[in-house]
Amino acid sequence: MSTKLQIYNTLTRKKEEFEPYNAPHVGLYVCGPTVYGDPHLGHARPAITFDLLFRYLTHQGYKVRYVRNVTDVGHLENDADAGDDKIAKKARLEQLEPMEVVQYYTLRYQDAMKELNVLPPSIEPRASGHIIEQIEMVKQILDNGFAYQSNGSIYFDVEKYNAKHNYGKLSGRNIEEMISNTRTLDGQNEKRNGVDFALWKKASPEHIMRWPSPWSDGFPGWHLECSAMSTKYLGQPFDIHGGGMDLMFPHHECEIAQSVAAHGHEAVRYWMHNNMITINGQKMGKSLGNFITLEELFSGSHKLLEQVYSPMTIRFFILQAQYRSTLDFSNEALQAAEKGLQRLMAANRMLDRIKPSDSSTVDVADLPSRAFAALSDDLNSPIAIAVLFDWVRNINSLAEGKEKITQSDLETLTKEFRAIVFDVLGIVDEQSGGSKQAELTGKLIDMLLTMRLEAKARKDFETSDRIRNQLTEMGVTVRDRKDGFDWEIA
RNA sequence: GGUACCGUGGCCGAGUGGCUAGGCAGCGGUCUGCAAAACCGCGUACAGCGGUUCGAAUCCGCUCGGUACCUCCA
Repeated sequence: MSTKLQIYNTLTRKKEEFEPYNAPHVGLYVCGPTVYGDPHLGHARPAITFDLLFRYLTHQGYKVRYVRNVTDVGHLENDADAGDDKIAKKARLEQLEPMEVVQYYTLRYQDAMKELNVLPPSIEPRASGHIIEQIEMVKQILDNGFAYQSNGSIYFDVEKYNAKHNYGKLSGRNIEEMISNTRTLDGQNEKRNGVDFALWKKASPEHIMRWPSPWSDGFPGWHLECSAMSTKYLGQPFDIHGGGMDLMFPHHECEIAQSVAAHGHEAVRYWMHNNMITINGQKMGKSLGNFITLEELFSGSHKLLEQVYSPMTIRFFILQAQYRSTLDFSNEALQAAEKGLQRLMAANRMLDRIKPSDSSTVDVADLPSRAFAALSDDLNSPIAIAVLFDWVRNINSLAEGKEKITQSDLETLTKEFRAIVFDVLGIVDEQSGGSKQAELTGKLIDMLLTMRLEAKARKDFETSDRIRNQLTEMGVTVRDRKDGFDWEIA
């Protein structure tokens, strides 16, 4: 499967063939969470999108270094706050150390990602652990004349930068217009211009998250961490920078400007942006009352949710849309995804029941060739899944003997099907636990159902129904089959 | 207001000039002691109007509707 990967590059607004800068190595940087609250639905989309990319590239034989940061300092709430950052604010509110809050939510995030079967990145650096690197970068930008000091804080001089370079090229913004629009409004704060952004902020006296720097005790501006850490771990330039579309402006725009101002050239070769998630057609937001955390989803505890949705249902649902499309969450859509996933998993188990023949009536090469062709086209996972469902039908026909397959083709099919479903799409069969307990439970259920089968054989339907009914009460769905039985823990 | 993007069958969601995905729901059938499940089969839809073309969901224009970003956001 050596179809070349095509990536939609936000910078050029078109699909481009992906050529690593230093093959077979690939550098991938993705904006991670700001750890000041519980992980929510919005965090799941980029995590899963770029997990798919990571898995796909790895599967294709690339050596990928995947860096996904944790933002644990310096997220300015807004200009009015001038010096308060989100994390410090929350910390005072709850009477906790900032790092305690950060630790708590970082673990919450990582746990949720694990549930979604998102692989841990190669490096998960924290902004707070890279203050020195960020200070160094501020110095470089100052030395190159693209920043100025104001009352202990350092700001990036967007107007000056834009005179030589193009600020706004990523998001398609006309910065001259923005400058003329904002200039009149300003004058009340330290910035020369409203569009300037902070590289270093002086901490106000009550501000508890602070580090010494040549300019003041303070903290780095938000955009700086990604520039500093991507450079540190991936070098310059590096291949792919990903994140949510909402980060395109100003965050990623600022990253580009910082790189050029500090190093004289851009750092990123391909920019990828996943689209947003909507809920019942509306953007998810705290003020709209439709803000759903991942835990609420997994436990079904949010008032908009009719039932529990398992992590794999969420993952599968997200993969059923292409990452650049908006994706609308609704009970109906999630339930459809849940059913579809169950069918896919059932087919996977069915693979083990297929009896080989001496010839094949199906072309097993079709599955990987079409599925990987889809994925190589800017990660078109919905098409890849459609191909899988074509093969679900084939697998069922094979299991019923309507189609035939040789032993060697069957092995290929099983291997390819599972590679795509489990390794690349990152699906997990939630039925097949894995723990000793789950294994034992499975064996016990098998035993009971075997006894039921024996009861049925001697037409002792009272016993057979009793076993089935009691299992049903315990939440085990029993299905009779021609060749025995099948069950599922609901 | 500026800048992008989108509008596909009951729902979700691919498809970017002819070959008309896929899932869920629905309908029909098979299987079955009963039940459930499962499995098989079935759907010519592309906001509206106009244009280009032999031919458009796909290109162009207009109209209507929606979303996102422009402030922290994934």
